[in-house]
Amino acid sequence: MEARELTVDGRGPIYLQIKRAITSAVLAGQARPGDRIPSEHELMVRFDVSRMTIHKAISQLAAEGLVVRNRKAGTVVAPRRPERAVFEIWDVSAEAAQAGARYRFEPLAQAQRPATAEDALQLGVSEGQPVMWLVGRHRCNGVVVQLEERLVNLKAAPGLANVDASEIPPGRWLLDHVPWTEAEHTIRAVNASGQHAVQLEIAEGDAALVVERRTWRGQRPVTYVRLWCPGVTRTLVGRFAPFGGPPQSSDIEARSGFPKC
Amino acid sequence: MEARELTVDGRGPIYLQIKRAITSAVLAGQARPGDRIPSEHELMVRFDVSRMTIHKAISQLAAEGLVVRNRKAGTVVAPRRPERAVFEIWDVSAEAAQAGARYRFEPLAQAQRPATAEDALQLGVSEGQPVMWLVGRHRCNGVVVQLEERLVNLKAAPGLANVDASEIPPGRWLLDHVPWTEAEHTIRAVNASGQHAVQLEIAEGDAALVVERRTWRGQRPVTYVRLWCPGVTRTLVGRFAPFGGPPQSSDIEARSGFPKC
DNA sequence: AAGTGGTCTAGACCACTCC
DNA sequence: GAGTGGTCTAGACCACTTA
Repeated sequence: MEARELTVDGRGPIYLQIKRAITSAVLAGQARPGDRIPSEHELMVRFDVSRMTIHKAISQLAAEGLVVRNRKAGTVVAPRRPERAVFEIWDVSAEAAQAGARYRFEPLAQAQRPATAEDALQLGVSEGQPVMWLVGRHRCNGVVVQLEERLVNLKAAPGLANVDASEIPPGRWLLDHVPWTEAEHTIRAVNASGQHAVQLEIAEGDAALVVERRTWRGQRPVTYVRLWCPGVTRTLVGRFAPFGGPPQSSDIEARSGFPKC
Repeated sequence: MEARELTVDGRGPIYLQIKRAITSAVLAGQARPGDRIPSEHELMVRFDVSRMTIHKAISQLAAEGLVVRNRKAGTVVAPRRPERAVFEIWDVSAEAAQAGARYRFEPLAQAQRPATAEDALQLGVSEGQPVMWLVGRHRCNGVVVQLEERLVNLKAAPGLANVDASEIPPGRWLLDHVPWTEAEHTIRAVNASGQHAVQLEIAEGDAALVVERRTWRGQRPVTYVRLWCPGVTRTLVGRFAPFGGPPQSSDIEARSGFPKC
């Protein structure tokens, strides 16, 4: 790509104009992955701005993944990312509120106990540590949209023992009171069986999405939660551009389907 | 938060030290959502650096979502994001290659035709436009890990008509030859039935994840693809921090389970 | 009106890396 | 050694928002 091929539109800050000019040249196919972008000096002369301004534009493009920068070798268009899908699964009560749906959290079971061997494995604490175990259902317009099975490390969230789950869903309380620093998720499709099918109010064997989430605060496990979503009533949608960071909430036009919303 | 409470560690560029100092203060709970961060002027005095350096640190934190900046009101800690799960589903051949698994793409059917009413609806083109329809299977170590049903707008990807699908998977070819500017995805759990169960080599009724992906280049639809993943053999895993942009590939420790990998 | 952040300049020195 | 990007300075002017 030659510096003289780039044109700016005069709208907004000059560094954003330069970012746009380079981005559109790449997306139009004028520069393919591996092609060189003009050096900061060339762009500085081309647009008659200071080097700091050029640097700001190009280093932001590098942070967004459109280009790769190397000393001496210069800046090149980044290799195309593998085609990918990104999904976000949000707090269901927040989604419902945004969709204007009637929402209710229904506590089903709760117990405070020393961690069993299975608890310890799932949550990542030592056996015998105090944990809270909770099961609840999220309903939206009367229909079950999510079943939640949760273990909480009471050492990391001592205040939870005094919270009334029928008033504040435990997920909401944790979010407000215990900042997490790391999370791990897995998602899979399963055939709902036995009690899970009953609690989800679907037929035995019906497909369900299961999301497992573990969160930590520093080294300390905070919570382990298994979220069951009936396959038929819940669809996750994401819409986004290939460059420019994570999907913003504004990019996500319809995050999930709710019954009769 | 007071500027004097912040300390830097002397390692690396000063703007990164300042970013770290503020980030760890927030994650340690010393500043809660809505709390004010010292102004650029205060930080400039505190660390004895120029305002540009402070600005770089804080504006990057704002871009990452840790803080929110407002003129006059100053910079405050951002409201906690809803607890969320982010998943990325990557090109399956790239995943397999990285996992060191034996990978094969198996074309099952292919046709070039004018778009039917259903094609037109799914792909977003007018009825009668030339499209390519493809079905294929991705195998990893002999096991079906993904079934792919794809429609391609030949107006957007004319070269595809001459590609041998048994040599290059069409998804791979598109990625290399047609840059996309926008994508939309949906994910859901279904019970596999009839031909889909047969092609996935699973039992009728078994749960499967279905990912639908539409991509555009500008206003023009490029491809519509439905990816079927057997629920039992594929699990998606993501691990990441609440701040700092999208999950990087390095954050994702095990992106999916492959048989015998 | 005053405080704050947003942008920009015209330099500077340094580190890395290819030739 | 020369080219490149990474960082940093000490100013400046402007735009926006709240008090």
